[in-house]
Amino acid sequence: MRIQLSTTSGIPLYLQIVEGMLELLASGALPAGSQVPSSRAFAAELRVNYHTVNRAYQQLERAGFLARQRGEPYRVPVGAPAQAAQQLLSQDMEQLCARARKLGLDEQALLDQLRATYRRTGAAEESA
Amino acid sequence: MRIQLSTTSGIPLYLQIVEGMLELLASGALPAGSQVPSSRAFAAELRVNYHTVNRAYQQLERAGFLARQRGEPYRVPVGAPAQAAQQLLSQDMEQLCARARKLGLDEQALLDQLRATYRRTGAAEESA
DNA sequence: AGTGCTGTTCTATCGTTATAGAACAGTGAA
DNA sequence: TTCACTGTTCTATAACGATAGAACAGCACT
Repeated sequence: MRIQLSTTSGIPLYLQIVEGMLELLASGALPAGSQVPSSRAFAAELRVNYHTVNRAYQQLERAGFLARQRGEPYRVPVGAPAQAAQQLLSQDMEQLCARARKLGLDEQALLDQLRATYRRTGAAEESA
Repeated sequence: MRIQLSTTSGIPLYLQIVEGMLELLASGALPAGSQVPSSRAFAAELRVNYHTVNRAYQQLERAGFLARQRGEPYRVPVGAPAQAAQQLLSQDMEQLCARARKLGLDEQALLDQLRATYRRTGAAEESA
């Protein structure tokens, strides 16, 4: 249940937690029906205030990635993991395609460069 | 000289301006040696305070994407456009590769899906 | 009933972001 | 010199992000 938080990026912590939770959902670490860590427990793990985690959870609930009943902990609704994976992937892909177009890269150049990046970063991961 | 700013994304305006300036540099709108808009002029165009633009410019100067001499306006140093393009592209590509790995996509699946996204978003742009 | 967990609400404080206006210093051209 | 431009510095205010602690309501278990 690790989420990487940066206090120097300028991005609000609660947004980073939202993003990290989507990654956990998408990666299968939090399957449908499972219970997510409580605000207080997760806050202790992440070394942040539990109000900050709560804010992230409430935003995730509004977006349909978490659900709860009164007095009960947050749970993962059916379909949320797949939806999270879809959202994260298409988000990054559309961002990259828009960037490539602005810089004048055609489809082939984009694919070639992404392949190179995929292999390079993969090699870096193995050595780490 | 258009930069898209969002006041609802939670991302600080001055960081959005930094990002937008990098895009302008990378796209060729601001070639090496050219003069960037003054803090006050650009602020008026973007409908933000000139202190906000100034902050973005100072961060870009620290990163080497802008340079100035006392009493003179900011200019684009040699190499900055290419460096900006490289930084933006590799930033997005590494982000996407990391995401794909976390979600268990292999190289072929990643490339296929990116090709589809590129064509889909391209078609959407033409119709817009 | 009592205990311990859950999320929720409230007040409070501190730092950052964004706004605003005024004033200053350096450059360049009329 | 004078003027208009540049970036810079200063003070000030309002909103937001993050922290903190206390208290409340609902659920489950002993």
